[in-house]
Amino acid sequence: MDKGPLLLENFSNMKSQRVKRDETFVPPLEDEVAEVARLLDEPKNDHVSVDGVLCFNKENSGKSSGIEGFSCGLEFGFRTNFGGLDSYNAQGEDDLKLEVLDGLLDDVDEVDDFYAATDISTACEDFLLDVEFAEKVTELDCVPVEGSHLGNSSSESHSPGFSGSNVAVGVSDSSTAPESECKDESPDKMVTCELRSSERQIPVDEKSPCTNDVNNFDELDNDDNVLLSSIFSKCKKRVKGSVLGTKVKRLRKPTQRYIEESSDLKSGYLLRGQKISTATLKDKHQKVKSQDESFNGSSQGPSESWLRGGRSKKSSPMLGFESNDDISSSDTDDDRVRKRKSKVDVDRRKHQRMWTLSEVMKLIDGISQFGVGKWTDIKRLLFSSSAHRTPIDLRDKWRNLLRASCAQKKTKGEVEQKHAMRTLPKPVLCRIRELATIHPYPRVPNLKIPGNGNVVSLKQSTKAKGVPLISRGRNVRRKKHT
DNA sequence: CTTAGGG
DNA sequence: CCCTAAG
Repeated sequence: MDKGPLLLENFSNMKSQRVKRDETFVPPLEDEVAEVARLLDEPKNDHVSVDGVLCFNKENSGKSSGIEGFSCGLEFGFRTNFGGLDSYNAQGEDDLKLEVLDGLLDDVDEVDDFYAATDISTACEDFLLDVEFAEKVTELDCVPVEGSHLGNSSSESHSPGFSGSNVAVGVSDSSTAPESECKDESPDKMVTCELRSSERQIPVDEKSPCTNDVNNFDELDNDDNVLLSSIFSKCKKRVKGSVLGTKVKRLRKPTQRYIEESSDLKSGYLLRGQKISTATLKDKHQKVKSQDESFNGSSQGPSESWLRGGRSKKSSPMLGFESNDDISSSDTDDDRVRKRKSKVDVDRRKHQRMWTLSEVMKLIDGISQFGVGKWTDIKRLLFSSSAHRTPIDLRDKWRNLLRASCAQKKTKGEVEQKHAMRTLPKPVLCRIRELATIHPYPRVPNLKIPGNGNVVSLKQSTKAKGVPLISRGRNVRRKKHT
């Protein structure tokens, strides 16, 4: 019996969440609220629908309490809606479902539109499933004694509108769920809500009343507008489907996202602790790396990551660039996961994270410390905190840096180089060049010195340049013992 | 396993 | 970034 309130809470959360998300798309909400309020105050507007609803309730269920329940549901719907509009976490229940929490967290963490969108859809899915379940419960509650339940809970609840009754709540909420999916406008929303509440009130017998109601309503509603009817038909379909689903005893599917996130979170938290100990005790970075990555994957959210067995990366061509000059700082920046440019480069650069300046600095520092080629060492010491960035990545990045610096020096293909150099401040670039001269990366693109046409001599010159630097303290171990 | 090199 | 070959 306590399922009702729980569901209610979940629903309300869901709902507020949804509303909040919608907010991002449709900023002005106050008007909507006012609209809703007006609608509630003045029966004129929704007169038709309400009448129809009431009539149906009386006719089919023959219970006077139906009206009460209906009004309750209506009020509840409004309140929830308002609450959601006001502030989406104002209600702040403790016993949120994990997925709800996840959703919220995701919402906070990732302000990305795309992600939000996908999340919304998934949330809708979840919600629908929830609705199905709720409906089942509602039925059970409805069958025995409708009135008593309604009166009871509504009276005992501290805030009448909010905590409502089991039945009314389930009904109203379930009705509000698909409605917002169909449409966003409040008045229509409310109307639909009412209608569907009535629907759900009736169903002692499942299918026939539903369709009946719908059809009848359509007739009644014909003066309103086409849109509403279409919406309603959609909802009708949905209701039918869900009811059928309930009949088939379709339990609440875990939902892929749910599974992924929960598992990711679990593993993430477990692994975080593990990782620390492992990292300190053991230097075998391979394991640590994978764990780290999986952990980051959790914060990242759904989609890829652990799909790839060994190396799981994030996709995030990040536009913003960090101007952090601190070299030794362990990069907290790259822990941030960004998703953008949803579909276009997902195909190829599925997992890609822009190199931040601090990362580049660290890389350069590491190279100057350990020398070129000691990618694993650099990774271990300077990039141990960053899950991604395998030694290979470091090497690649260095290669790119070299190329960039070379390009810049050549002053050729100016647009490109500008684009490449845009992220590299002068000092960094100087350093890159310095390092580049110290230890020419294998198969250096020979662009080093523009005036020099001879590749070999170029290399020699760079080497020659490097020697004095070594004496200055630069580490060129690789060359020595290679 | 690590690195180099190419895609 | 990813994959592969070579030490």
